[in-house]
Amino acid sequence: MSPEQPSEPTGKSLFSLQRRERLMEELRAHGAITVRDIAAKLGVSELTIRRDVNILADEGLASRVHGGATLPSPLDRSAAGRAAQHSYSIGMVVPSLDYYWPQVISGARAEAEEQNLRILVRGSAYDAADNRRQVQALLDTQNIDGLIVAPDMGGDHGPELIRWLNALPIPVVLAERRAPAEIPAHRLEWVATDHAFGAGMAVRHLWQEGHRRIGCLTDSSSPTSPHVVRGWHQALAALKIPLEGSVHEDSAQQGPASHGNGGRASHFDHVLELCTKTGTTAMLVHSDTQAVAFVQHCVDRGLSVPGDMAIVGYDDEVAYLAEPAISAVRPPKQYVGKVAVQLMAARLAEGRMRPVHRIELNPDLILRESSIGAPRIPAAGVLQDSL
Amino acid sequence: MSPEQPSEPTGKSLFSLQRRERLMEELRAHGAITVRDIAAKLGVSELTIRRDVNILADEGLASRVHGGATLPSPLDRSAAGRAAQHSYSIGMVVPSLDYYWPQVISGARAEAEEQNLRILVRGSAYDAADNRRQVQALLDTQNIDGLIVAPDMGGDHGPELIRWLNALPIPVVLAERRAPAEIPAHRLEWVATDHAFGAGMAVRHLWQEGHRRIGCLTDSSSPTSPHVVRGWHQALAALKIPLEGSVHEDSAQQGPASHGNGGRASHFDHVLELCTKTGTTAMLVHSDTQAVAFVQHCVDRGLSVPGDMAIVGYDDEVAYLAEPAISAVRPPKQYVGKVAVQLMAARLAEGRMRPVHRIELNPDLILRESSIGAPRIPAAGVLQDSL
DNA sequence: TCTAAAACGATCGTATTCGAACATGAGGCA
DNA sequence: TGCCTCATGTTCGAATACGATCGTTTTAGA
Repeated sequence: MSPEQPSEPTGKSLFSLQRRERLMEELRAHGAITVRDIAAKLGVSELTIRRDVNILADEGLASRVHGGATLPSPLDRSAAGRAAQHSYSIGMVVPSLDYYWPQVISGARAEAEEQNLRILVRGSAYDAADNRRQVQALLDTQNIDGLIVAPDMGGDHGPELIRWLNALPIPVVLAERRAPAEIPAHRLEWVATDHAFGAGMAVRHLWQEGHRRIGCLTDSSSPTSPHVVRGWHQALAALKIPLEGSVHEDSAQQGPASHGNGGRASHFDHVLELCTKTGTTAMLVHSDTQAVAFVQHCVDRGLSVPGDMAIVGYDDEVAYLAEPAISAVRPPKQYVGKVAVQLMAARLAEGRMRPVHRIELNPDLILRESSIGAPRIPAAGVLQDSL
Repeated sequence: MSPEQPSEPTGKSLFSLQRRERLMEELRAHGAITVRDIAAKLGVSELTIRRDVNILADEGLASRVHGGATLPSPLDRSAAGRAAQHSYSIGMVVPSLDYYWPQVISGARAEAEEQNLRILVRGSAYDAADNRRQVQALLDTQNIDGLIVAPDMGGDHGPELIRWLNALPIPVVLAERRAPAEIPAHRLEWVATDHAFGAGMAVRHLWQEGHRRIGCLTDSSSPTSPHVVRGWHQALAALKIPLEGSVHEDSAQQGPASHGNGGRASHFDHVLELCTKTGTTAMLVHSDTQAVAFVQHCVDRGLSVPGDMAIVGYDDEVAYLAEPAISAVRPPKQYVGKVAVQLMAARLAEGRMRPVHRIELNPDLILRESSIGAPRIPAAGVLQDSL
């Protein structure tokens, strides 16, 4: 990648530290150097280079060989006991400090401790401009070696923000976000929960419980929502449930502020009406907070859960608090943080030779009362492979 | 990923340490080496290789045999009292032992050594039934704690095989394969190269070089091919190149056996004709073997490469051998094996609580002569973010 | 079992590289 | 200014890497 610097023997002499830095550069670029070439290229004596090589070898940064040096090799038996890795600082910018993200941060911190890294967390708004401000602040004031961030991808500034992150001089790992394929963000790595898979798992579970009409209630103001809907669609298709006639409602379109709780109640009534009309007996509800409210609403309206309406919540923050307790898809939040830090640590250790990793983690389905034990159709091995 | 070309007898001489590393690489890839072959490949005397083999054998990294060396075998009684028994054994079933997969195996073996695991490799045919036979053989005769496999996903038996793998009592990691979303293989993990991304990278590069009509020549008999085509489609869409009028030919449909080389030549002529008709000045050619043949064909027909026809190969096994040398997308084969073993090791260590990981690795684009320096349109910063 | 071919390794020779000892020169500090 | 320290260069004997030769050992095939 680095366009070969035309050798500069005439240039002013480098300090020894710069020279060694230069050696490491050549090493990383070519895997090996010869004393003779480097001495000629830098315009110093071979002995000097040899001394440098010795120093680098002592620090474990290179392996000495007759005639030059190579990148440290496991075959180098003079390998000094490792450790003494100098520690890095990682910045982390997340869109919320009290919902969802605390567990991600906790997982990241645990792994960071293991890897002997320092993590600096900053909260941000769900907004590209503020994301950028917060990242910039970290870059300016702290000495960050890497960045873990969950940026806002929507709006006009989303793509621009992605490009900007991709062009940062330090490695960047997205958490719970993916760069869209049409933006060639070839340096960005990410770790994200496969929400579509989670939604599909929920739908298949409901199918196994005997439900043949499975609706979906989402909140499009959340970045997770589109993936849940996609998974719901895919699962319906795989189970051959026609999309038309399947209830799909979005509570964010109801104008959250304007109606207050009254608005929500009337929306829920609207949803229940649609369910009755279409024969829908089970719902996947995004954000378990909303699922709790929906279960409450069903009970208030005299519907039995899961008898008349089976419910699975997407996300598992408060689902267990409802009465009855709600089955829920639980994203592996701790692991999202943990794997993000692992990615970053590996990237910092291995440098550019390491290929870009993009990781999806599958969520778990936690079964509770709201979805089991009230089958419409005996589910006797109809779909043995579904779950 | 070794920066050296797979084999380049003409290359500058390696240091002894690098040579030994090469030996280990070949050993891990093929299980055994002969002194003669390696000496020829590296351009040193056989005696030197023997000395290297002795050193490796002394360190317990290889077993000496008459004529060459093998991976350390328990039958080798010269083994100095090895400590640290292998904690787990991992079976690995790959569809080829001489194309593409040796490097994957090499990466896997290297990581396994690090993690103190044992790997048992079996070759298989590109065929679901044989995949299953080989896996079954491993399960029956060896004591396998985990399985890394690259199954054939096509045909009638593909889905069935996936379900069967998903239901195995040991953890399974797919290499270079993904289970389709409609099969709920909720336990399968995988690591695969994002070939679509690689193809997109190639197309963007050609666009940056000034080409405005970019065709695609694939071989649908390879499991990689659909992903390459998908990436080509996506990139065309992102660059607003209309799909109709873009050359897309498949060499597998030509009946490989029936025509022989004559058939291939006439197919290439057909492709070139289409290119002329559509104004296509650049081609992405899947399998670099085919790319080499195609370049040769272009030169034979009096076309200058890259002057009249720019070419990027997909895959980088032999691309550097062509004249002119071919730019190629290089999948991170070593890392595919390495990461597969990492996944397996983590799974075996952490058990079921660990969420299912699904990892994509991005390939590299290696620029050589066949695609650079002959722009049709000055590419003055038209697309600053494209690559 | 025997035999020819191949592989092996001990020994030596040569080209190259290494590093200890000493020399030089550029700053830093009293 | 003089002295000290550190980085670097020069010289030269020692060490190393590698190849050639050739007698010995192993292997494969009849």
